[in-house]
Amino acid sequence: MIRNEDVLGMLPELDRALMPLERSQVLDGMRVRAYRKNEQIYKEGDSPTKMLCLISGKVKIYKDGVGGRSQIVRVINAVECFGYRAAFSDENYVTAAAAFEQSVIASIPMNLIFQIIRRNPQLACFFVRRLAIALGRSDARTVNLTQKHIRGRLAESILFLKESYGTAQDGCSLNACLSREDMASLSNMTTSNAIRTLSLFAQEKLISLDGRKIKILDEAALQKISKMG
Amino acid sequence: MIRNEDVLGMLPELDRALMPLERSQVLDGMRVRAYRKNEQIYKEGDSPTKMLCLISGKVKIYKDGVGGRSQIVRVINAVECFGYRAAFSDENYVTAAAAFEQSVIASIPMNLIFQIIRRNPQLACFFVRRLAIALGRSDARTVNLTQKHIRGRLAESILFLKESYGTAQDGCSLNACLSREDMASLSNMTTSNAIRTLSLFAQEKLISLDGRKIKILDEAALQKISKMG
DNA sequence: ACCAAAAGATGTTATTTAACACAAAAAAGT
DNA sequence: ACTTTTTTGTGTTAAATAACATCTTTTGGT
Repeated sequence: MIRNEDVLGMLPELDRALMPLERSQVLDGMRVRAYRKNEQIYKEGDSPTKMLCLISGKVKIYKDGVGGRSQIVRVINAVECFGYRAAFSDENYVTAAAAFEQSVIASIPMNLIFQIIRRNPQLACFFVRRLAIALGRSDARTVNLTQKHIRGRLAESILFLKESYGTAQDGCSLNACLSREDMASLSNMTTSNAIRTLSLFAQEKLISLDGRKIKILDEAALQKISKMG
Repeated sequence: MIRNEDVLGMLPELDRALMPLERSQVLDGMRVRAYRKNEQIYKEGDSPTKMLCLISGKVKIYKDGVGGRSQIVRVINAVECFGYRAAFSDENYVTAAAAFEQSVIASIPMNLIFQIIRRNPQLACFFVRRLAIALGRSDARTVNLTQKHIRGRLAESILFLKESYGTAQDGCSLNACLSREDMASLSNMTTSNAIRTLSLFAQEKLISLDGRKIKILDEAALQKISKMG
């Protein structure tokens, strides 16, 4: 069982920003719960009353678009905060979040965050920085998903997963094991095309496949395919 | 000629956040200059040393993607700050900015902003809010541009321009007069298809065209087309 | 006022990708 | 262990859109 104290220890950037009183308020308001694989954490339209911190596991942030087709806009890796954007812009969630795999998530009331942030510029700067990074990535993603062809988008997604979740000790087996459907919503294509293109990449010895496990065999070639579009 | 003092008056949200000393530092460091139509303000890779405030005119933030194809990721309307994201995430610009039309832009050194923000949570919260809004829009844009078909994307862009820049007194002539090429990079399509689809919309009496001037005739129908994809 | 260059318009073709159909394999429930 | 459901894999067809070619109109420069 994880204690609230431990959670803050895993978030040094956040922890350092807090004054002793604020810290104890945060510890006091914090709740921790586990989510099963594929369980939804919040959905579009929900009111963002809590900020979330992924303690362990993997999470996707996605939007259900035209015809229920789902598009993953961002992925979260432990230990990282998420689910605070909508609260700061005073909207309901415009995205949904779900666990790729069994995950443990801490939550802190946004009320408390608002209260602290009003007097604590360090905490505010923490969010400025996180949001600025996310916005840059989102803009890059917009262009990648719209301008690249299928092969480019899939290559990009594979590299994106490596960057986001890293690899096993061998340095090439992706830690993230997504379903073909999730690979498709990450790459903006149909599931059929994700399956087909993954097979092609495997045939071309760019990757190897073992169920959902993806091993990168020729990263330079993937980079090139991703870059060329 | 505009005085620095006037600029702050046009940015009440920013102005209110500043203490008297900070305010005078900002006024002192502020520079104002005019940009010609289509002039570039910054480009990808530039170092973000200044925050910018659009005093008058219209600005596009865009990325040059695969094969030099340009994609507008966001548009700026007067009076609004921009060009600060990259500085906050400690990167060089990953986008470029250019003036749609003759524009006047004030700049404030980011150094100064960093210095103030360290002690002034109100200013930090100003940026948190702006970034949170921009990130929500960017995520929505990703899905709109990737999942909708040409007609849906163009309808969406027309409504987006209305929302961003408003209309003339008649309530339906868009204030923004973009080239067909800009309409295309806003809607993620080729210039030919932007021209063609605009003509179709005009034939269908959804809009009327007079050179670059777009008049919305049937907003409900555009909403529907945009929503259906 | 003239010329050159850029922007706008339109038709045709080729390519890309989604949609569909179906089969095999794997996973989950009973 | 069996059935049902979900996921994965593959081929085919149809639709959407980019690419290209050509022409006209407009704009900007001198």
